[in-house]
Amino acid sequence: MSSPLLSNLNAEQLAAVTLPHGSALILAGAGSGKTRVLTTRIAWLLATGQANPSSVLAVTFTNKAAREMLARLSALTPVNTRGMWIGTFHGLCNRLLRTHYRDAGLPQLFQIMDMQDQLALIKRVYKASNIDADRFPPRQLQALINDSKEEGSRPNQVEANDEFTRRQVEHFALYEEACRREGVVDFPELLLRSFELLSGHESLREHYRRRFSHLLVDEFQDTNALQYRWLRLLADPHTAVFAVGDDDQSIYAFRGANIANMQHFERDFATPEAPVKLIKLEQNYRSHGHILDAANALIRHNQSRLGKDLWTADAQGEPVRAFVAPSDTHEAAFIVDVVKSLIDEGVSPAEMAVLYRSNAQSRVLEHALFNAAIAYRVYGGMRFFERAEVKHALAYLRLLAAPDDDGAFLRVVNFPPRGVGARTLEALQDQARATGTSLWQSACATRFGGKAGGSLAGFLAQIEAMRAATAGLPLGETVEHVVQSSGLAAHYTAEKGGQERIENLQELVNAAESFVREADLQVAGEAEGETGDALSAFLAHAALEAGETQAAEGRPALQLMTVHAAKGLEFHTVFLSGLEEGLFPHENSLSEHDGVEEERRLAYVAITRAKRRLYLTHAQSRMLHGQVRYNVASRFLDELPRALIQWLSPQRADVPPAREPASGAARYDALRDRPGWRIGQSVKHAKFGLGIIIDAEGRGTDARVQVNFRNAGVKWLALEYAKLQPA
DNA sequence: AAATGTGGAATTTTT
DNA sequence: TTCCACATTT
Repeated sequence: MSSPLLSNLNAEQLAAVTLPHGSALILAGAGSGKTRVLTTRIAWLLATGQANPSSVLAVTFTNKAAREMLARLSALTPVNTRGMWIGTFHGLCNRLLRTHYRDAGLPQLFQIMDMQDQLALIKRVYKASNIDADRFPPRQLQALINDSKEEGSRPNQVEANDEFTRRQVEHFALYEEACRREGVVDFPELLLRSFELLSGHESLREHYRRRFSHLLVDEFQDTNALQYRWLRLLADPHTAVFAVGDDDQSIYAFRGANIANMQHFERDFATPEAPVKLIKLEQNYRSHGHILDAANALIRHNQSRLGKDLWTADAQGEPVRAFVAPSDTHEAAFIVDVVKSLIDEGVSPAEMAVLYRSNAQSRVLEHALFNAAIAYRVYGGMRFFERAEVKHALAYLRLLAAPDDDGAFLRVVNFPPRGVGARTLEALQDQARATGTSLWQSACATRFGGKAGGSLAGFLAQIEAMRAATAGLPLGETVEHVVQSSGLAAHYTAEKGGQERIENLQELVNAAESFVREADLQVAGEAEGETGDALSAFLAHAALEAGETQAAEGRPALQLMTVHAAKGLEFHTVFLSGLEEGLFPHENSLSEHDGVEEERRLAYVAITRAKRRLYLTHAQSRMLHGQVRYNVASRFLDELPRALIQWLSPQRADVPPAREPASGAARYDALRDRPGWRIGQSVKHAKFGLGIIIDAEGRGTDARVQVNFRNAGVKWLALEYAKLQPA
């Protein structure tokens, strides 16, 4: 078939797109046209009449990926994408639960809690049950709850082999009861509840199994145990499951992603008639050859992988550059210099990214960039819908939609301050606990005396007035009205520095308006219509899509982000900074199961972001937690073929540390009469291997040095006896 | 109810 | 060091 749909696909892509009915695992390397294959596959299924829009379900992890898929699909096919189930796991589950809320055992207007809301609820549960938060850290329970649910377990299914865990599981059960009472669900609950909905209702399950003849899964390597079971439940032997993923880019094990799902896929989704097809996409359309060579060489050091080598028909390109800096500030200065000269060469700063392993590393870089007057943008941090003022406004809206939401009630009952104090709330909470009702219902049912009681009554009246005033209003006007009548606008106007918050509240009104306007284009599960209630849909949207971290800069800006945040992106030039043992691979990963392999995949992701130029940098000393740390070069640098790397500095630069450690005088003193030895120096030991001197004491023949060995840890050695070699 | 102080922790993060 | 949560103060 020579339809324009299929033109310009390479042989493997074409094979994947046109696979006959049956399940398939597409091993799609970085930059191999994964999204193109996924969207073209859907378009091809529709064009050839093998599927109609309503029989396709495509699932992604992020809203961004879902939007991109929708956009590209609309460009490929004239079919209206509105009827299609394309969205995130959470978005699709939300859609399912809104449609079948009765069978799912949920109130019609159940609210979705984000992680903040969830933590707040846990703390409230603790307070109500007199649980000591010092002995049982709320965050720990939160982790247990989410991990358990993502494994598919309810409290009665969690294995508890010690007293502490048994108590935690009791707390988990209390939390579940609170969720039920308040009509709220957390993120993993969306998945677990819809899993239970389908597994517990055969007719529903059969309905959806018959309906979705094609399941397509993006970033399959990121699926967790429950998502995998969810897919298996939705698939019957006639369902074609098209899973696209890359085991080498699995970097989310810490949040439950399970690469083993890729290994099990062939076994679990094969049918007697059709074994699972496996197709590898290895041709890369992003990077020049040297960059791919480096990526391939690095990832080959991993044991557990399905195996794959990227190649390009494009040029070998520039060599990969590496640089050793004496300190983190020198490293930043180097990056600034290169960025400047590349800008002079005409590369847009927006096409360059500085990547790092952990957010803390951005500070030094930002400082250097700021002083050099280079525009930059840092990814990460507070998202739009997570801002306090936005959450306050949303809490008022939630009370309009679902007054039993105690979390929303408590957030705004006295914000802006209206004289409802702690005493009143204590009494109200006791009352609610005693009667087993929500705070809202309790407050309505009770007459509280005195001034405080009057304030509370005022609040109730205010909410009722809002509800009456906004009934029938378009969503945007509802939000506008709530922002004004809640007193939030006035409160922030009066507050010094509240201007930004006012702007964010205005932005919330805009967001509501565009949400309604673009309802047609909304990702499945968020659109109005199925729930029949725009406000409720908007609240779900706010919870499921936290929004951008930061408004885009006006002028093109250098991109700063963690390697995790860079996944899926590409840049003309990439600086991968902080390539040091302890940082990257991170020291914590050394003790984790398969931790270093995951770190290596992370480095692989970083390298494969670069299209044309790649700089790998390492600082010999770095300020961390208020202390100077000396680190040896990352093992990942050594795992790259030397011939591929162009060193821009003497590889083992014998440069004195740029910054004296605070209490360093004595330590330098210790080595004063031992020329050739100094703190921060790279050394080699016959047995312990490579390391770096981080401390010293004693004089002359008594001199001892403390060495941080790459593989053997930190040791004190006598200079006189340990046969240390400068390295 | 805001302002100030203290102690502890400090990979990675989407929904 | 720096940030945060939480407690105490004013």
